[in-house]
Amino acid sequence: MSIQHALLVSLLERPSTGYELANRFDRSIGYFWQATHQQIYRELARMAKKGWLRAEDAPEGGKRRRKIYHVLPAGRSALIEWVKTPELSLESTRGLLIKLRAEATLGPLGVEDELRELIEQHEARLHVYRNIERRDFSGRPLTRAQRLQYAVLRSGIVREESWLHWAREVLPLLATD
Amino acid sequence: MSIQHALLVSLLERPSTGYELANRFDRSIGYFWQATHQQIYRELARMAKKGWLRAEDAPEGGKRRRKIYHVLPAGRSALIEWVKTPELSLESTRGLLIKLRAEATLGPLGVEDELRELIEQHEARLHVYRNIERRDFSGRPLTRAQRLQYAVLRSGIVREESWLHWAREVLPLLATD
DNA sequence: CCATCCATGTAATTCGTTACATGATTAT
DNA sequence: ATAATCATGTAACGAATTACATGGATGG
Repeated sequence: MSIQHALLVSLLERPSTGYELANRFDRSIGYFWQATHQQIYRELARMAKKGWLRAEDAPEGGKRRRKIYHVLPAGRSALIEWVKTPELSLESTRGLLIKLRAEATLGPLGVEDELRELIEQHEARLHVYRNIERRDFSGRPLTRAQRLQYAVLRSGIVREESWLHWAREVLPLLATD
Repeated sequence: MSIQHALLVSLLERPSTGYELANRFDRSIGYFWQATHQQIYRELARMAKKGWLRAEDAPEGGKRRRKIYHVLPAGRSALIEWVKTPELSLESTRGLLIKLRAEATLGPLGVEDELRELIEQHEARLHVYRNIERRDFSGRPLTRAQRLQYAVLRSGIVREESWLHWAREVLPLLATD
């Protein structure tokens, strides 16, 4: 569902055609999420149907058909409501980044609390990994096979650690004062 | 398609029932990939149909129906072929981890080259991010909105850096000598 | 004039998720 | 007894991927 919210944020920043969104999918969101043009056209059509967007048919002098999508108040409200609703699964990082982006354009909406709780969950997962590391891969020489298995676990540890590092940097930016 | 390969690796390590695979999905693969039991049963059935797996009907004394899946030579070959075929998209990290796991059980299969090329691609992407950082977010005080936008970019930078750090640690483990 | 880019879409297939359903075994 | 766990599946739906298709505008 949150591809729609990603598109709403992009369109709030700048009304665009589907094609433009497909190419950049916003310079920021594209850093961690790419969507195909079919996905984007589908979701734009759905949001237009729901009354979240207005499609301005703008052949601007020329005859090339292009629709510039603008966010309507209903879309804006839907986005704000979504940002305010915490998602607390470990897989909600993508959504969180979109929420940050939304806070950048819409002002403080309470993402701080969600981030705080996500940090706790990632810490817990890191601890689980660390325990497996201690139990299975420390204190004795490892075979080639074991070193490779360890490398897979390491990828999880490194991912969690760097995410936590990032999240703790971001937290003070969200402080509402 | 590579959920099948993930299952093949798990089953090579230990023949199991679908239920068992669904719960652990291998202690290692589950760190970065979770699959539902429906997905797993579906893929197991498909692979059995293709002749990659043999389903040993083993009610082991009791009457509870359970199928223990074993990898057949055709499945093993298919896995080896997949591991040997480089995927060079930036989104192929999941697959790469499964390939590492496969190398752990099957011996050197040339994943080193694939990793080397992936490192180059991630380095290139990191450079792109670094350039945006320099151009848009350095050398002047930032507004709250800009700091949040920067945080989103930072998440990409941190992710790439930590991945590269991990990958460079893994590379020597794959050296075939 | 021809290639590339801009721009939008339909259709088919596959994949992932959720709900529903069944039944045996084990632990309390 | 009965609740939890083991174990396997079907069905429906929605999402994502890929292929196919069209046509105007722009640049060389």
